[in-house]
Amino acid sequence: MTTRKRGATPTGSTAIEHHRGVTSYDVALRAGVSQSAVSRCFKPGASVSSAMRERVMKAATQLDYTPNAIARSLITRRSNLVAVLISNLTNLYYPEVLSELSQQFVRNGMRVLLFTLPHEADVDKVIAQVWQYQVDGVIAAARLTPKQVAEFERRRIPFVLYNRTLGDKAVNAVVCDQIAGARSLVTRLASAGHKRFAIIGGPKDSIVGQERTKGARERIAELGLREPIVVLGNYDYESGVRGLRQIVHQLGRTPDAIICGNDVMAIGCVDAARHELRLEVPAKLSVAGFDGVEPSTWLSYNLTTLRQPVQKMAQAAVELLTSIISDPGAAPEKRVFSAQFVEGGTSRLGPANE
Amino acid sequence: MTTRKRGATPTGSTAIEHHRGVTSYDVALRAGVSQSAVSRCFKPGASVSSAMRERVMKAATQLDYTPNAIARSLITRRSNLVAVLISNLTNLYYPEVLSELSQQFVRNGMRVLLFTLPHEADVDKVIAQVWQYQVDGVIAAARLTPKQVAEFERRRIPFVLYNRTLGDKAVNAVVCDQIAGARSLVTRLASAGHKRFAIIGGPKDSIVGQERTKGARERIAELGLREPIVVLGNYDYESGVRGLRQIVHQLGRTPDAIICGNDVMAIGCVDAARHELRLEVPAKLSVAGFDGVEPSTWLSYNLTTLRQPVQKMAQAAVELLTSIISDPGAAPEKRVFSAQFVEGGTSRLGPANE
DNA sequence: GCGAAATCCGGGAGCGGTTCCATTCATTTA
DNA sequence: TAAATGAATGGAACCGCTCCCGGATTTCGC
Repeated sequence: MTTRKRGATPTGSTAIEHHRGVTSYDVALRAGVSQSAVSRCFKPGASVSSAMRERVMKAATQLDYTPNAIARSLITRRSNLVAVLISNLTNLYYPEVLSELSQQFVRNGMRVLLFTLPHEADVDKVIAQVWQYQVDGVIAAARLTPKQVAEFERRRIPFVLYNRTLGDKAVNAVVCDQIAGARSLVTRLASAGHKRFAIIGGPKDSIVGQERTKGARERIAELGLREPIVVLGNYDYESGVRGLRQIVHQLGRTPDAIICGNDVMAIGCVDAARHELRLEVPAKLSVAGFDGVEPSTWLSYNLTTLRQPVQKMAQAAVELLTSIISDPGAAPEKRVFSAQFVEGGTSRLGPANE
Repeated sequence: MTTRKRGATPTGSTAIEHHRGVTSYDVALRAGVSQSAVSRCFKPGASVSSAMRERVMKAATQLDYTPNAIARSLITRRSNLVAVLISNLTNLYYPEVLSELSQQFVRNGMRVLLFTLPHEADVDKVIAQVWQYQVDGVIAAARLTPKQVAEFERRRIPFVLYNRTLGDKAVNAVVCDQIAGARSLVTRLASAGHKRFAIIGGPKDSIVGQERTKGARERIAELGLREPIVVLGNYDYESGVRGLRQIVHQLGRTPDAIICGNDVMAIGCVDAARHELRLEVPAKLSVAGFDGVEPSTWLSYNLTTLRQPVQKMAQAAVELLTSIISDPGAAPEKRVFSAQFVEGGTSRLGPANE
């Protein structure tokens, strides 16, 4: 449009102002001081007279000034942003983790940039975004390939793996001892007389799932029991339901105990047993899970499970990450937690001492 | 340190380099072009010769260059960041929402800055962070005071309310018609012969909860049924359990049907009925919830509920927000969805037609 | 009372990009 | 063939802030 037609009377409300945000310069102008003085006033511990601070703060509140974190981080090279990578939030366990992480980070003055990595989407492309936003650190609670993790190192971005490791490579990680947990579970079940075990494991690319299965198998073998049937699931309810069907089908009968790769599958398994197969749990079949998510405590289930200390682990992850950020030279550290055994009502158990 | 002591042989590996990220200037140097040319090459649709683009891209990949999104957003005044405010992720409904939102935003080239607002923490302080990071828009799926929402407007930050409104004030919002849902629920239950209703409502400051309760009460009154007992819960399992106890205690008997403010409370209510009171559900007591979260479909519950179209709503919220961002002058829009009735096994129901 | 130290403040150079503008050079048209 | 057109490129001014540095002012010791 080149010419204005009659009637186009420009009024304040008509004109779309670009609404430039108020800057430190505006505040300086109003307070009659230099821009750098304004900047100093917003920096804790700077050398500013109380008179100056007062004037500036007054002008700032009058103008509704808020420092621009983007501009700040450009020059300080600290964005106070951390990326949290999570595979899928529908896992029920991860929202708990995310919630804890988020709160802890906020408490430490950091902001969470959330990256969900859905079903094998183009992870690399998503991860590329992480660099672009100059995050100070990364918490990886998602399934990543070793190559992807190596990329963090190459870029020298502080990162902490949550619930996963890289073989025996030394990296910063917060984990829960899944193997020990799985072993103790088998021990308790075996001492109650269970002989035939079956396992509904996690998906192939889940490290946690592998370890849980591995620990259980090891202990079962040690005890001289028959090698368990193992079927794989996808950590969801349906996998538990289908897992039980498969096991019964393959075995031609029901096993004594089923160890599930997580609680949700265990819940599916219990439900399938009770409602599909009319099998009493735990009278005819014992079921146990992992994680200790909230629904596992519901009265209908009261699941036997190994509860992960989510809060402690999240806290450790945040602590670890912030310490690496402030001291990038430190040697990698792995913090190992142990799961807490929860004696639920879905399994007959032997005594606690091995 | 002014003088170098002997032995301080500076080698590449000894000196801790600040690891300045590689900048567009470095790329320009290597490619033998100007810095602005590099910038142009990374801007889609810019006027660049193919030879230039090739040279620059080669240098860029060699140096592992990634554009700095922080610097970019400083000058473009577009951060491509959206803030998502969520009250608590333990609600089970919200992780689903967040998951959808996150994926949708990523698909639209935006990044999610997550803000969890725990139990009445210092919300204002957290919200202040939203400005600082120059987010392009906000999705508010948290309990906010009208004053806090007004702050968004004053700052001219595009925002969309998720599942909440501001009375009759015109704001951008995506909601689900809770009142209609609650009414239809009562209708169906009443036509199956239920006379005495009770309600376990959401917390006082939950708008969704208020509407659900309101719709139910209205319809109950219209049908000339006795005014229902209403107790309030906190959207968690325990609230459902306690709610049932309270109702039975106050009423001196069990009601015919209990309408719960969300699924998790309904699940708690069902469990309490079955396991504490040994009451058959639905034979002796009908229970219904809201939301249609995943556990409501589990065989042990198979809950009667009003499922919210989370995916559609999230998609609408993202669409709405992006459209406001690109056209801030547009009139506020409210997109209303209706809940889908799920005939579960926790209630005896009448015919579908009113 | 005078010099030194301490304190406080303003000026200005960036941080790493985007984008306007002017310039250059190849191409088209009268 | 000269002028006009257009594409491609480099220069430079920013975006809003931090922080170093030097100057001005005050405080303090002796």
